[in-house]
Amino acid sequence: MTTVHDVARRAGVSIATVSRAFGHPDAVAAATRLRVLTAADELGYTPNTSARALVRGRTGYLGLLVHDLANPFYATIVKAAQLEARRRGFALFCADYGDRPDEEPALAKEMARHVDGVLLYPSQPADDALRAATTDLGPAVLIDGPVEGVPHVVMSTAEGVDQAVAHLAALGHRGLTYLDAAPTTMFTSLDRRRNIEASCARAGVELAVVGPFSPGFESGVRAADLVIAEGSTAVVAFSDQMALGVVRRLSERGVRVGVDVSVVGVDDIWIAAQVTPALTTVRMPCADAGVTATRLLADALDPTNDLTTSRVVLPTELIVRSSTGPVPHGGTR
Amino acid sequence: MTTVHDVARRAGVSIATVSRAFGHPDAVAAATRLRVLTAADELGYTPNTSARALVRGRTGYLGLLVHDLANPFYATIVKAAQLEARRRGFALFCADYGDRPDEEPALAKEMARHVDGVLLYPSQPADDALRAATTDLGPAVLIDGPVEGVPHVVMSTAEGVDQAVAHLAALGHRGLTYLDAAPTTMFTSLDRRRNIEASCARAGVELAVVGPFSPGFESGVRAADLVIAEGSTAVVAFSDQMALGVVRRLSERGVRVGVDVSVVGVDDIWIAAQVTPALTTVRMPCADAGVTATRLLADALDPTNDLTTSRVVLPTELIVRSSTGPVPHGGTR
DNA sequence: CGGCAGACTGTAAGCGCTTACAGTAAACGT
DNA sequence: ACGTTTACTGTAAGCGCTTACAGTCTGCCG
Repeated sequence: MTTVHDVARRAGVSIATVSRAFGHPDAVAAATRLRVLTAADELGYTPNTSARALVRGRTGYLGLLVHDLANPFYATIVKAAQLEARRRGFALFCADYGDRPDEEPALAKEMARHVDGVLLYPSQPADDALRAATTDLGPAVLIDGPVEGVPHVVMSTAEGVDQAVAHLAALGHRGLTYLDAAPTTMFTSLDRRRNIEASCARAGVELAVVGPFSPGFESGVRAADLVIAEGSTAVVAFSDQMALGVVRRLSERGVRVGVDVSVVGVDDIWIAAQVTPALTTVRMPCADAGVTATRLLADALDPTNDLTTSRVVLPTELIVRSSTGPVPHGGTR
Repeated sequence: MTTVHDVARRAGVSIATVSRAFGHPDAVAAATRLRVLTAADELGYTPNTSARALVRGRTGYLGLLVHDLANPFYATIVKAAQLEARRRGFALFCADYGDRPDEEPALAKEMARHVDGVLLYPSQPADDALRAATTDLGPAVLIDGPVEGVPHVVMSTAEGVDQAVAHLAALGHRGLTYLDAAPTTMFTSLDRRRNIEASCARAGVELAVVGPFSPGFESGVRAADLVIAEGSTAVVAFSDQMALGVVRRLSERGVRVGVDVSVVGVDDIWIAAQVTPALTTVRMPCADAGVTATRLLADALDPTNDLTTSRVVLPTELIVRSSTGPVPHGGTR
């Protein structure tokens, strides 16, 4: 391993100059800088990150902790965050707590030891416990965890859900069935349910809630039969995966999706646009959330600007495709 | 920030003892250890990772560089690698080079600066350039990059593809059309094509190759019409996404998938099992690859065991579902 | 009872880097 | 000509930690 000393010797300067040539290039004369950089290049020198971090008190690392790295929803956040972090001169640690949400605080704390700041997609609703947990985490930004006093970015399903309900109402649907997810696995389901209740009330649409389900495809398959039994003309599912399950089962049972029954999902996952009929869904700005959260964190870490704790709400949007259509004649709900 | 000094003072010991209480717990008397640990706990002390890394010469970090973090194929690798890394006491950096494969070497090198070892899913075929690039990366393990002299784990499509061809042959298909991907975007396509050629030759199945395509859904849609025009009875696609596109278009044009035409994909992505008809596909052991690669790297980093450069080949497997069936009467190919 | 092994603990020297401070030399103004 | 600014470079003091080495103390053997 080559060090500043090696480079200094070869370039005929002191180690301070070598350090400066890398850290504050215009604090050293152009000729000297060139000499140092050449020497460094020839020696294959690169500053030791640990040493630099030690003296600077900043690692240049960010951490990102989500529920499930393999889930496209989170993966999209991760990808975006990673890119934005790099753009801002940070490297990004990634981890997920998977099916062990109870380990989330410990994992977050462990992660916080290594980094300048943490991006956290919390497993639990935005309650006091979360607020408490984030305080001894150092700089942190929450995604979809609207905790007062902690900077956060939330993807607001309110708009999208409202648009969905309005869309269905405009198509003549007088009622809809909402397929709920269990708040234990998906804490955002609480908000979403409240959103849909409000939207339905506003639009004068009768709401039936079934569930809670786990947010997967199989749940949708199962729910479809309940929907048929209820005689619903419209379904809004917690996730696209559920919606896809509904579509699949409905089709199997001879119900024409988009004609006899309208189905709306949430997330706009890749396949939603590809199936037949293409799924009407609420698009979640995952990439935007990843970028924004990273930006917030980087800004909070930048000593030059001391802003108050910030809060960004990213709106969602309904993407209308073929799985929704006018209410059929004689439909009751 | 609390340091060893703070803890030492509070526990009434020297900083060396504090350090030992954390680093080599049984090198200090039980009573002392307890005193130190209690003091540390009360002070909320946790060893500074940069300082530790500096003196130890090891960061305890691993890096993982893939093509696209948001792609479920890579995301699965990432998730598995991340878990395994944690299990072995490492934290994992994640990054992708996305649509800029030319930046891969630079990114890898940058990443290597921060970590003890790098896991790399290369963008380019396993050629001399890659071998050269990996040499000045420090410890590295390649995934799907079978470079001699560098430890690597490859997911061998050979078995799966061979099983697929044998499966189709057993169903009476005398020929098949292979939907190829462009090697520029997917370097594994070279191998896969060679595999399928060999398998077809072995099984006495006539092979027609069309393409190259980009490996997405739309390509499959486009390819489907070519397949119909050729009068093929069987199709093997480079990826599930392509296969799904084929299925979609075939169905649209009234061709019954699994009856008139059999379709096989590769990857076994989540949706493959859910569509109708469920897709017969070659399952890729992504999670296993992630775990194995991490294990290889961790082992290579462990000074206690000095093994030679290792190579692990993970077999693939055909998952038969409903998109493949007996050749229809009167089929020519 | 002296001496020595064994079990702990403390002292101090760095790991490679950054940066405050001091020093030197050239350039400038008067 | 001289002080003073300006531009650069060097010296040295750590950042917080680990660890070789040296010390201290106890227990035990001869």
